[in-house]
Amino acid sequence: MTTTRLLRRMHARHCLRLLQGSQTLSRADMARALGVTRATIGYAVAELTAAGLVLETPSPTPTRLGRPGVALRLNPQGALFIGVEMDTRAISGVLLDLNMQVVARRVDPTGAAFQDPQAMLPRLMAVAQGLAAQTDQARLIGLGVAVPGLVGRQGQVVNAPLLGWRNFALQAELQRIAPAHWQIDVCNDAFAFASAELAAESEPQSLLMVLLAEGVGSAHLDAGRMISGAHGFAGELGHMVVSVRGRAGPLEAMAGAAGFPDAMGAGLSVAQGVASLLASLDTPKTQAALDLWAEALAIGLANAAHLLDPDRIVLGGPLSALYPHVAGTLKEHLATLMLQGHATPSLHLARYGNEGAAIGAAARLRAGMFALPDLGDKSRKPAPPSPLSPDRAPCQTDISPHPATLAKGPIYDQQT
Amino acid sequence: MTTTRLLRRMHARHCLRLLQGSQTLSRADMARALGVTRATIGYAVAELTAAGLVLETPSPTPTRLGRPGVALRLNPQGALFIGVEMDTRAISGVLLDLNMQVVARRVDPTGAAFQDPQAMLPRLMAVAQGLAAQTDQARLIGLGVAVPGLVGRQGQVVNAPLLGWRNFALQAELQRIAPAHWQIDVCNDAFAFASAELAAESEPQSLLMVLLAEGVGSAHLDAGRMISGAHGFAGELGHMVVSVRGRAGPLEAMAGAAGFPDAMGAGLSVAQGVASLLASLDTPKTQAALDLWAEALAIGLANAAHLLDPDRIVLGGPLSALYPHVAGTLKEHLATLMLQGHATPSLHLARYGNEGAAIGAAARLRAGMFALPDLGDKSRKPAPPSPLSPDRAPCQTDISPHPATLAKGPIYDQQT
DNA sequence: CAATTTCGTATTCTTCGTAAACAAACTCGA
DNA sequence: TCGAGTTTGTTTACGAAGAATACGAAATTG
Repeated sequence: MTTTRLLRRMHARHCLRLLQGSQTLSRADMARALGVTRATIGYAVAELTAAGLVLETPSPTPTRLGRPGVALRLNPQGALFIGVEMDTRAISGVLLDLNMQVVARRVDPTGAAFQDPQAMLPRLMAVAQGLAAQTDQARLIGLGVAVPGLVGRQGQVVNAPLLGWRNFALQAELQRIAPAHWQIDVCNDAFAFASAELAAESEPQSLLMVLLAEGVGSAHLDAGRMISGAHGFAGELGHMVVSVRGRAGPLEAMAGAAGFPDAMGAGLSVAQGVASLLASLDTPKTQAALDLWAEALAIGLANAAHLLDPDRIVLGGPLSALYPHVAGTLKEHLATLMLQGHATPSLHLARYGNEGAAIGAAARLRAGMFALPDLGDKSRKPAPPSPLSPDRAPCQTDISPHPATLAKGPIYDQQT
Repeated sequence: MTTTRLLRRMHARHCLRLLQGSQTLSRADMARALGVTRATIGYAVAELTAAGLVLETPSPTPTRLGRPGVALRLNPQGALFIGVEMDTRAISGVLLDLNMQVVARRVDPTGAAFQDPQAMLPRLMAVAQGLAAQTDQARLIGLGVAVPGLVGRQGQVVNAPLLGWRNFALQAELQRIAPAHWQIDVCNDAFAFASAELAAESEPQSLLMVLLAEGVGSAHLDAGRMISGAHGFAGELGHMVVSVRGRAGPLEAMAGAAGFPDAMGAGLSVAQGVASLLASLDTPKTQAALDLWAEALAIGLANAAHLLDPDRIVLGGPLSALYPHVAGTLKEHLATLMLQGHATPSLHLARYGNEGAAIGAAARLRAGMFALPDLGDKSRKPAPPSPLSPDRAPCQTDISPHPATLAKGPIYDQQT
């Protein structure tokens, strides 16, 4: 297989990226942006339209001198992606299109955590198949799954204390039972959340995503690239040891759900606890708890920001609903802690609320459609035939070490 | 300028990378490794030998069946790089070759810190020119400078408290006064140190470099890529707030030179303080100080490791000489703190001792010789003519915010 | 309506990678 | 010792991709 073929592919991908950034462009626009001839773009666009990824729209370009270019845009239905979030209480799936729009949803309320992962597989696939049924199979790229816990580079769940899973090769299992042409990707929920945020921006960002749920997870994008670490375990901000008002411990214990022991009753979901907190906002007790929470969170964020220097910090997860009520305090704490000429990152709420993880899981597959072909990639031996095939799933490789964590229920450890 | 030209260039770079990894390869070896024809490699190698970057060596390949391939290797003298470290007490420069060997050294003992950066420029250039004089000008790629402090993406020194510099556009100044064909790169000293470590490895690593000097700096490589952050300020591990034995504060205050207040007398260099500590290793006082130091450092490292999941942690800087005497304790602490199934990163001393920053500053330029041409790069307009030109300096862009730090001497702030 | 500008495509040319062929250099076995 | 077999590096013919140029189409401007 010739290498020159990759040039075409590269130009096509560049065109897709440009179209993702601006709604509508003419061939000439893209030629100027990429510094190649209009003819070259013509070929690339022809391939993309043939693949159904790009459409010509009648939308007229703003009136200028000369012959108007024909406006091109992404075909939202050109490629579709299923994203599923494995939560403690439900399996929630979305069907995402090329424009990051949710086309369909589907939820299976599992009710409780701690179920054997093997037993959950069919239910996960049922959600995915339900979504897949609503679309053209040929346009369906694959299935992304977000799991709360440590996920290795090959999509194996190394340790998910909230689910009670250990050493479960979820991605491999799914690859086995899913339709062969589906691309499968399993990743950490914070990674997924960050991927959603990244996909929504056209500029490559440097951002820190913090997922405030029962635990505190994080994911970091540097110049638009996910930092995954040697084993894929990067982003365990919750296990950072911090000291707040003399009490030292993991951030999770103070800034996670455990930081509100009174509100988070046994058997209650985090969302319910947050609701009760929001209902009692004017009580001194809640205020005191929120103050402490903000302080702990600020220390954790400042520590991470010194290390990573993000542009923006994005808060997600159920607890992030509390953020608007401590925004002032939190920003103040953060600014105080960030001395040293370090620019203080801005704080935001996650763009996608509850669905962030599911959308992000799908967005990771979507990113593959825009990835430039890696010319040094040795994996091009199978020679992907259609231009509709994404370039490498964003997460791979490596082995899994031994886990050792406290969970509150039965543990399903598949390592024997 | 044609895009197809980039293919040749890419193949050439791939060949260089392969040769960097293994000492000697034949054309056929490289063809197999890259999955292209021997003919293609033949052309690429011809270009590289013409550029003087690759040599045929008489070294016989281990006897095998068939005609033996001619062994190719990098020409160490094919490209040379100057690296300079700006320290509080000296300007130390090295001349580095393609094989990461130091060909020449040159030091200007400035004696004391806090000198006007404008006054230091000629002395820096004198060191560089002295090294440049010892080599073929045409083979000299450029000058890299490592500075202890915050350095922006355009090589501007935003805040270097140890030098008393603020907002000094060092890279721009050097570009103005240095020979036009020199590539100039200014970066943080920890970044430089990490670059040296990276260049010495053939595999892309995920490592955390920690520079233990007066302050505590760090740099992180994820899959072989430097994490620089939004403004280039990533890696301020020293400003992470940690709590050790009930005392909370920035890591720097406990794990930096300030962690040994008794040994680090006024006017003494950190190296001298370390020497006195090493001389009094058997005193209980020193032991207690070392214990506390190890504990503080372990907490900082564990926090960073949870966030970044590095394979290896590499310790450098003068204080790292103390590491062998606390290695056991430190590793133990670290293993204890790294629960959660997170693989505990291994600990190492930096490969290059005192010269690490200078070597690394040069290594950053060297990395440009092996960088794959960015096919999406718009900066290819000037159309680099010779295959000897490196691809993009590793550090660029962005603006500088306001600094605010305590320094012990005069401040030279160029922002007015 | 003519001149001008810009767009998209068609044509021709150059460059590059591949496949196939070939000579060179070496090992192995008779 | 010598020929068969193998591997290497280069050469030649061919196909594929981008660039340069040209050309017709479609709009604005005067």
